[in-house]
Amino acid sequence: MEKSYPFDKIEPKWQEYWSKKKLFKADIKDFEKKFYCLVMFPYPSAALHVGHGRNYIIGDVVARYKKMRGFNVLTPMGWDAFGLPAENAAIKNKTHPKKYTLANIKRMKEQLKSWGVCYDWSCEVASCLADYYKWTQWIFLKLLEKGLAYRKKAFVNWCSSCNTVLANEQVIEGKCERCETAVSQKDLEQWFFRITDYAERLLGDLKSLENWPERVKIMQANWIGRSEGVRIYFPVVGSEETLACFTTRVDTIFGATYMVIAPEHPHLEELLDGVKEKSKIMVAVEKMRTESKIMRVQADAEKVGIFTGRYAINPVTKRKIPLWVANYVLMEYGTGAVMAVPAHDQRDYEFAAKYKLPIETVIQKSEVRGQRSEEPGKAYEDDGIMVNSAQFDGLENREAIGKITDWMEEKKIGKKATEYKLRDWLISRQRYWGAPIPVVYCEKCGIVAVPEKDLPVILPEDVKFGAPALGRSALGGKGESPLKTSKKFVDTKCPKCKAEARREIDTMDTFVDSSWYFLRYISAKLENKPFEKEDVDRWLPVDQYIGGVEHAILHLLYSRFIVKVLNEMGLIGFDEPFKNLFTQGMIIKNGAKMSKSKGNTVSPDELIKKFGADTIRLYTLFIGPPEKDAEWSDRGVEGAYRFLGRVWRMAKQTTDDRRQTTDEERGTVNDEKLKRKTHQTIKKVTDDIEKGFHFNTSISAIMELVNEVYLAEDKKSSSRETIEQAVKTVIVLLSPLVPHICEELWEKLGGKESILKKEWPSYDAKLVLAENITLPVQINGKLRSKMEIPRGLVAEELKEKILADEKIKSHLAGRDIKKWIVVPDKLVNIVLS
RNA sequence: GCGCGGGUGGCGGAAUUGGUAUACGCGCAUGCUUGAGGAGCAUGUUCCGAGAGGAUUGCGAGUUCGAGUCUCGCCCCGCGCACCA
Repeated sequence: MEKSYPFDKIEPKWQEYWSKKKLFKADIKDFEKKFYCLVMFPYPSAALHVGHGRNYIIGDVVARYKKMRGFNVLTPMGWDAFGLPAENAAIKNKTHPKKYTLANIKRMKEQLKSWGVCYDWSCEVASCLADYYKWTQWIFLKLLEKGLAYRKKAFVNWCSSCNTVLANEQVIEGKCERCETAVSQKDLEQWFFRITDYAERLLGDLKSLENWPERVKIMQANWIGRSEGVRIYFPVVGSEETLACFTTRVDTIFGATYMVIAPEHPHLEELLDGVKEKSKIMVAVEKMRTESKIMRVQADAEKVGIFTGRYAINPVTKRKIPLWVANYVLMEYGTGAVMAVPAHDQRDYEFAAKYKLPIETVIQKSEVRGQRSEEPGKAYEDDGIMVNSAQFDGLENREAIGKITDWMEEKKIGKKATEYKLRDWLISRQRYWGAPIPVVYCEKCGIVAVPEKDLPVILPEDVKFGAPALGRSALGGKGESPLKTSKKFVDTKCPKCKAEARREIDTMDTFVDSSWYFLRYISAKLENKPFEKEDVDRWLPVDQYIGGVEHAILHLLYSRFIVKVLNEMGLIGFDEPFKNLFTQGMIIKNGAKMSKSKGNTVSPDELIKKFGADTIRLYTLFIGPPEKDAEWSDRGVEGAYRFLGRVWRMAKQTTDDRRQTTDEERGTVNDEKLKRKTHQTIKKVTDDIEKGFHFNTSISAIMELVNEVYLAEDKKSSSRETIEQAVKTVIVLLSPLVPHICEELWEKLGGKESILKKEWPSYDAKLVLAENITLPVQINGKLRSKMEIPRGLVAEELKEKILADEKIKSHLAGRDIKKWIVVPDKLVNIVLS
């Protein structure tokens, strides 16, 4: 294809210019009009595709736009460089993860540059480098100091393929988020962060995040999953034990006909003491415990249970109710024990039906008193009137909740309680490529934190690592970290007593690395501290955070947590990291998310060679609303290219023809029209960017203006000055979106310095309004005529004019007018009787 | 199952508080230009109809002078959560 403009010459030229002139270097000390523009830092994988580009392009446009609005913009970039994929790739390619990662970083940097995406590289960070992870370890120590990092033995999610434990957040439908292997349960000693202590604040403060997408806030709220209810104590017959269970439906307590506990319940074994069949029961329980999560966690999974031989007492009916163990009860939520109300809970109903347990109705549909309210085969879960519930009979069940709660509290058989779905954050990983947990185990002193002065705990290089996923596990999948193979690393001295000791061999979840990087950017090169408090307090919260929705829960929740912890310790002065969040949609190709494994990626390198970076940028921004997913189309790219060619030719025409408009011509032109369009476009583009990054509609508005300029040129309907003004406006408005071509044209039109230094144009509000409007005239709601009338005509004049219209006259045909509906400057509707 | 988005031409998608539905782009068609191709330019392009005109925003009803937009019922698609007691 013939080039319609020399993008291959101008793009490298301006990329050099921006970097030489350090136009994106921010002055950290100048915070008067600061703007912290942050894109989620990437994982340095093999190569970027155009799907990744959307994120960086949007970030770059925002940074450029804010710069033109006079802000001191900080736009940093870094690398989320630890993690499993690098380790797996390194094993596969027989190289070291560090080498692999650094090579990828180098390559991705070049790609970003070729996109015309600019950053302040002076604050670059990479989480796998010791000068960064030193401070990740420091944050761990701070949490340890505060009791927010702790070690416990627990049933944890285990991925046998990745050979590591996973956080709850990394288990999707019972499968490993990464490799989709079914996750099993393993009883292991692990490190946790006490994020549950912050559940209430993490939930409550969502309200203050006004400029976060609603759906992200909802996702976080659901994840935290707060529910209010009552904790009820059930005595166990023939045992000292009292079993507590949590319910949100105390109103159904009189219908609790049996009780179920989780197979993992810590008191289960003691409860079974004295039960004849104990050993037989324990075999079944053991089976339930090791059952993979995927089998247990699905709503349609077969409910399996076993009777314990024990009975509990329903504290309100005083009746003996059988105690069962069942796979559908989760130890992680509530107390791990549930009062079962088969009449009003579908799960309990299914279980009761299967094992022939009694079902007792205690709530009935209000309007059909005395009738059985449940559908056959279904529990009645809706609201209604209380029955079979002693003194609470006849009450609305909603009302009864409060009354029963108060009554139980008074009688000390229950207590108000709030439960959360959120669980503590498991941060140990049995993998090599991560930040070592800075802890030492000493025979005498127990768990000892590595003193701050000894940080960083350097990740050793003489380690044998392998992934069982690739069939070459160095450790046979026993769940131990590869760091164990480095004797030099493991053997150490206890920092307290100097005796022989061994180091913690697990590394930290990479989400710990990414939960604070936005602080490090501010003080990237600082050696004695993770960040300068004074500076981060001035620059944060981040003014605009941009990234994919896939991080709606994990990364964003963890970052909020870490910031709240640091804030509470007085280390920073703010308690939310990101004031404004924008989540862009994915780029789809052939109906699927672009990914190397699916083989549907589109490489930017070739496209840039063929059409130039500006074309890719323009198309990426024009493809659709940025928050929605969009299908990539190669045809669309050509369209974007064609438009830029049109802009190029339009500007060239202007530079070629710089003569003054003659007086004679002046008499025949109507400058107002193009002037109006120019000002309307400025308003539209500005509003679109400000109110939600609607670049797609901004671009179409600019296209309209370009079409208008061509028309004006053709018909000679505008003066040279007005046309030149319109052309300049197009270039300025387009410059954040397609910076290379705009810089070049700006220079050609006489711009003395970078267009980035040009102020964003303002519009004349009067000119935004059209002088004449096409007024639709309806009769009885049907469009009958369109009339060209001056804007703002008073009602009487307007009616007169309309009645004089031939078309309207014929439609009226002398009939009576009942009513005039005049919407100023919009339309007129004549209602006939 | 629960929650959140959506459903508008052949396609991606526009439409302030209810006020000309289909902007802008892609594709397609015709013409000009060119040795041809490509590129460019011009015109047209929701559907039916030669035309006048009529129909049209997933389906059905309602409110209104007027509904893509509001209300009710239903259908379909995408996403998130999901045995959370």
